[in-house]
Amino acid sequence: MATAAKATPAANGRGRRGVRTSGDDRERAILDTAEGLLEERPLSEISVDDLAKGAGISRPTFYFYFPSKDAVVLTIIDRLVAATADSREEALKMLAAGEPRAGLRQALEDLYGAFRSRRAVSLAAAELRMTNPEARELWSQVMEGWVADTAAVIEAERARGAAPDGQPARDLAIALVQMNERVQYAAFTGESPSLDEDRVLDVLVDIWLRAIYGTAEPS
Amino acid sequence: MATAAKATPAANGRGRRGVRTSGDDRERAILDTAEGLLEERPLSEISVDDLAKGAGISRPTFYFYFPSKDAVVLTIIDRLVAATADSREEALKMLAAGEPRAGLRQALEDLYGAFRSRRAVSLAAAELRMTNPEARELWSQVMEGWVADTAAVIEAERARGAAPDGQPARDLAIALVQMNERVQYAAFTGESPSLDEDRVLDVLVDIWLRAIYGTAEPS
DNA sequence: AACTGTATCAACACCGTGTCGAGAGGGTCA
DNA sequence: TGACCCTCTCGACACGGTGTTGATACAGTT
Repeated sequence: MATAAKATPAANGRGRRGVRTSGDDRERAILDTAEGLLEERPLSEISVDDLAKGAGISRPTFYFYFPSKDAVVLTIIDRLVAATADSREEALKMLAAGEPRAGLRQALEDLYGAFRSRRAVSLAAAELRMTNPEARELWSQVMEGWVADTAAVIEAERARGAAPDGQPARDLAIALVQMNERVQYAAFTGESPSLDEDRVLDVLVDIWLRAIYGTAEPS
Repeated sequence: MATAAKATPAANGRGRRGVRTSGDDRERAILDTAEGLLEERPLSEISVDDLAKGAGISRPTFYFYFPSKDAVVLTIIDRLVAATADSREEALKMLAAGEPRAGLRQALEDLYGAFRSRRAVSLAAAELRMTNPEARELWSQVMEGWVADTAAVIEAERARGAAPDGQPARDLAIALVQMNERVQYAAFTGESPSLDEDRVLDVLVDIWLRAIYGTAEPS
């Protein structure tokens, strides 16, 4: 479920440059501090100084490890994204074989769960996307992944005659995936109106089934 | 289409306090400057000084007219919201009588058009929502309005036997309205993946119809 | 012992926000 | 006329955040 995020130890270009010495703990401390603080307040209310203090270093020293606050959060998001990529592939494979309703529910549940379990980070990603092009790009890739997979499933179901024709598969996929993003985001923040966290999946699954198969009880 | 936004001249609490003197032009100049700048860059890259300069005043003088940059944008959003509220009521009334597909399309089109025609302001609203509770609250009210109206329509269609039962009408309405918000936002920014601006309505209408009636061609 | 790279931080320059206090100019009323 | 008040204006300031610079300490080499 979370077996990625160790292929390239820390040479992802976001953190410090090469070499592998003690001060790795600092890097981790900064990352951990950031995740911790995000649990209690939005990214915009967290300063570089907060992160430095939390990691037990001074503000200038923070800049030795990361070029900015955004870079820290991007690193954290990277990991979440890597973890969800696993879920996605696995889940949609399961869908492809028989049982549309159960398969789809499982697929959406895995994704929902992945983000819900790191809710603070998910919300930070949404916040950062507003002001940071790199975050926008990263999120784009995530969305593109789901859309492509979803469109492929829709086309497969149409090809085997299980789903009727209609709007282009990719267009449908875009709207459905974006719906999920927004509905889940709203449920996480608890804004109003929003769906109860334990109603989210029921509602989304029904809409997906109807949008793809034309009925909530496909064969 | 845009006949509201003149009921309470300027006593909306956001701008300057009471009285009606010459310096109204300044207030308008600030508002106009803000709208203009929002056409070319995001809210986060516009400073109070930019607004002041644009309106031909100094930064401290700006604060005579508005308590903050956010307040300016909130005033602008207020007006957009008032304008769309008109559209919404009118459009959904039309839907209630016969012709689901045509009615729904008209309703969604009016809303889509209202925001598309003020795209810069719509995007600024989304941005401000991330950091400003007042903006969040205002947007909540907008969403709540659509959700309530949509849920009412769904219930009416179910009552007259035109739509099958399924998920609670309000839950369905929430998901659909939030889908629209997200899909439209993506189309406005042109992020990827996103729907082509002239494909948005086709796709959304189909999903709404299938979600509500279980078919893309209701009676 | 001199050298090199890692790690640290005080002090600084810079920018954006919001406030304070000192006016300038117009209207009004004694 | 002049005293008064209200609207409107802005220079100068205090503050808080960001990112950089330069000095320094410390740990291995060699």
